[in-house]
Amino acid sequence: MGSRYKGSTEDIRALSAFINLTRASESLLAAQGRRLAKDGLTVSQWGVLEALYHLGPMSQKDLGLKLLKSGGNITMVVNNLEKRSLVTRRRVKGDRRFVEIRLAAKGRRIVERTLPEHVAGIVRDLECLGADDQEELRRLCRLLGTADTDD
Amino acid sequence: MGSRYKGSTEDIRALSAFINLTRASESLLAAQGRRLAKDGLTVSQWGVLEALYHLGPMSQKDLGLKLLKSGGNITMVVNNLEKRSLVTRRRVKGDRRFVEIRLAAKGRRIVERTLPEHVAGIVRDLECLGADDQEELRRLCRLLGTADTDD
DNA sequence: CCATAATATTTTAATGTTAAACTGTTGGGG
DNA sequence: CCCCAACAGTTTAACATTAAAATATTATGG
Repeated sequence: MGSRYKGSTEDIRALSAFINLTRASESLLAAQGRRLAKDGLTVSQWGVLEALYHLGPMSQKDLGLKLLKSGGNITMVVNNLEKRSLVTRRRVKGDRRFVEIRLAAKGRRIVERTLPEHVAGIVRDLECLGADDQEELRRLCRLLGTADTDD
Repeated sequence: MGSRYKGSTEDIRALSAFINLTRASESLLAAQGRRLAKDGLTVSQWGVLEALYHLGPMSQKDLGLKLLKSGGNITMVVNNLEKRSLVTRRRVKGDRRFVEIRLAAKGRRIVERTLPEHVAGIVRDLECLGADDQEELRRLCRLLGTADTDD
């Protein structure tokens, strides 16, 4: 909603919060994307690699739940990672409907090499807020998220 | 960044704020997308229609600046709106490099018919925060946005 | 045991998104 | 006046994203 909407005070308040929230999110994601691009990765690819690194091998279904993405999307992102030998696919023995995705050695090396700098980038981007404001921002955003709000 | 990252307190604080911010934004945008889909529109298409409605005709360049999107992207979104006769394209007389995009009658009718319900949807989504928290959220997000933070 | 519902993944069609290359158009300096 | 920087827009290639249809596998009720 643009800045010129004529509505009640309540409308303006909610729309302003909405606009600034989405802009801030896009701004931070764009910055992360620029940093990841230097390592030849997209934000989505990084999300998959990082989930596998911290949580271990899992099915595409679980990746979709973790990253809040559709099944078809996970198939596509994993395809691109698999082409570059960053992850491996394997049909699960017990239940052949599932595919287990696992970090390949090359993928693990990339995560371990680049994780510190990507964390540092996010810390830097949020530095313009003090510690208290960061925690306040987290509190407010958690109230908005319907999905499991992670940590 | 996932929930299991082991880092300093500062790292955890920034990563938690980042994750919850992007999740909240995705959640709100997804909700708006579902409402818009009932009118056969996407979030991007709505952004263009709404900008033209509130600010009047403008070039694709200006649309891109307003919506923070690339030129190629604006070309695509405007193409899809033009196909459905919701906007019109016209080369500017004085400087033929520019294309002026204008709301067509059909596009204007859609905006006027659906704007109230889409505003109401956002107000409803943000209702779980009180007025003070909405303004606090806006304040914090404005500190993060590098771009012009609109209203 | 078997038909069928449920589940996980893949595919398809449509849209969005960017960067980079390309096409016109304009304006300015030599 | 003309060449060329700069600029607006389009195109292309690659990736992302979803819903919906299609495939393959498993679980379940009769």
